[in-house]
Amino acid sequence: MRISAKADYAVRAALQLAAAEPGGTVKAECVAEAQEIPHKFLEGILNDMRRGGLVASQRGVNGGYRLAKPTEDISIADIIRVVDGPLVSVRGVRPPELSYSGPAESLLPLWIALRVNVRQILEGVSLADLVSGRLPGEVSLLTDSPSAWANP
Amino acid sequence: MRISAKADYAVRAALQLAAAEPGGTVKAECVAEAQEIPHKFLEGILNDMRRGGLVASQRGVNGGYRLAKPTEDISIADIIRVVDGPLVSVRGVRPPELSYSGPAESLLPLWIALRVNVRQILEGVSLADLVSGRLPGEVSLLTDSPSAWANP
DNA sequence: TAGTTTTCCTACCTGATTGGTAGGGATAAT
DNA sequence: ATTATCCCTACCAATCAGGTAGGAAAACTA
Repeated sequence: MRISAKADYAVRAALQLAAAEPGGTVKAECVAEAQEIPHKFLEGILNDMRRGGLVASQRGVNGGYRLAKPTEDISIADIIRVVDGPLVSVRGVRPPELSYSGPAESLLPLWIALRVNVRQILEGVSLADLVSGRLPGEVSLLTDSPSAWANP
Repeated sequence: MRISAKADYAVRAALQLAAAEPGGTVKAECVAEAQEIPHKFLEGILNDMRRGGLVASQRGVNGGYRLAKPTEDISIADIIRVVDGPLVSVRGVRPPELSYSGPAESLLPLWIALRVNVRQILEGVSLADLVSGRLPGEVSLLTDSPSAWANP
């Protein structure tokens, strides 16, 4: 269960746009510098996000990127799906397409439950939540225990 | 967020062992056949699980594999960690080792929350739960809604 | 002791994915 | 016309995923 560099970069770039003045545009180069992301690599990611309808772009001298929707209307799940495809997969296929037999039969509901859980977090948190630093209650509850921060 | 073939196979193999007569051993070949897993590939996985202390093996004529612990004491998280390493990582590193700056600062708590959530599911379900077909209440609750089974 | 059956170990392989880089074309403003 | 920016295509090296092959080591059986 790994979050790819692409997804991580995409979210950080989106946050950088979200934090900028509303209405204004930000150059890819600036985002790259602010978040220490390789510039050309980031360009590709921003392009994916544009095709996915998350950001809008402007070419030319005072060009750059801006979010295509209000920050509250873009969830982290939206971003990850746009750059990396389905949130959760097993052997590359999405849980509902799986089929198990014998003692493994109830493995399917387990993967489904896992996916629901991941969705709840990633769909439930918006760019607005992150830039404000206030995660939704049920999410920030999860980070309370010290064990949440410990490696096993 | 993908579950690898290795992890999927490992859990299914463990379930097959869990479903066998307690005390008896099962040959890799039988597990492979029952779950349609490539035999030699499975051998490697069972070996990982042996080194990880999850299964025990016996060579020779009536040899095979059996679980090294009671089925209630082996969680799905245990299995995945043994074959694939850390449950959740971002760009290959575990969340607590990350550091973000500027508007991305509260991204870290988000990944932490995500990891806690994944842990709750995968550490909270044992082989015993799966072979009995009864998932813990809080897990099976998640699979109730029809939307849980729908692709986005 | 010889033979059989199983696990165990090492090495290898192919294709896809990840995380980039390079160079230049299209477009918008000055 | 120039400049600044996005946009597009192609390429690349390293790693990983998923799997195969062959045989050595151990345990039992006759």
